[in-house]
Amino acid sequence: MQLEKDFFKRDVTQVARDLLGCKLSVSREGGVFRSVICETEAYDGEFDLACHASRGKTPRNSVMYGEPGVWYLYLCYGMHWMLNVVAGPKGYPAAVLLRGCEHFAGPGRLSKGLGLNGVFNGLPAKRDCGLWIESGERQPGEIFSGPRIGVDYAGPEWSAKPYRFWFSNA
DNA sequence: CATTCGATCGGG
DNA sequence: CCGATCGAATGA
Repeated sequence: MQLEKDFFKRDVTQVARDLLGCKLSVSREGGVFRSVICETEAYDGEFDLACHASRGKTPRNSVMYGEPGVWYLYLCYGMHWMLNVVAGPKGYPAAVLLRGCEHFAGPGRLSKGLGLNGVFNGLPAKRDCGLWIESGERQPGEIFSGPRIGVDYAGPEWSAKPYRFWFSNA
């Protein structure tokens, strides 16, 4: 089952949590490649100093202000594409970073492995666009949370927030 | 216009 | 620990 807009139109930390166990799906050469999402991070609004929207709306982060369920990709460190999905109601800038899937460890490896780049930025996470997310099963009691990675610049309060979620399948 | 600095990764 | 690598953001 493809996840619909209402799934993403909720509190971003809840969305980040519920994405664990879901399947990131890419259509390629007539077939579909699926990978279970096992690590995510939430970026929650303009007051979140780790969020790109913390300094207001800019050309880069504008898709975060739009409809939920839309891909937000940007280039980081000049070489890695970060794959995010917009969450929360329209007008509220929030997104979930997909940090890891069963086949790929790390957000940069994930995008590279799937051949993703900026052309997906702003496209809806729908099957028609070739990149979407399907619901999946999850084992109860296997979810963990902790601080986000690489956001020390956000200051002690916001870098310490337990906005990173992962689960153990093994 | 110049400079800084990343939501990273791999190599030494 | 450090370098790669480049566009966005900031400040002069």
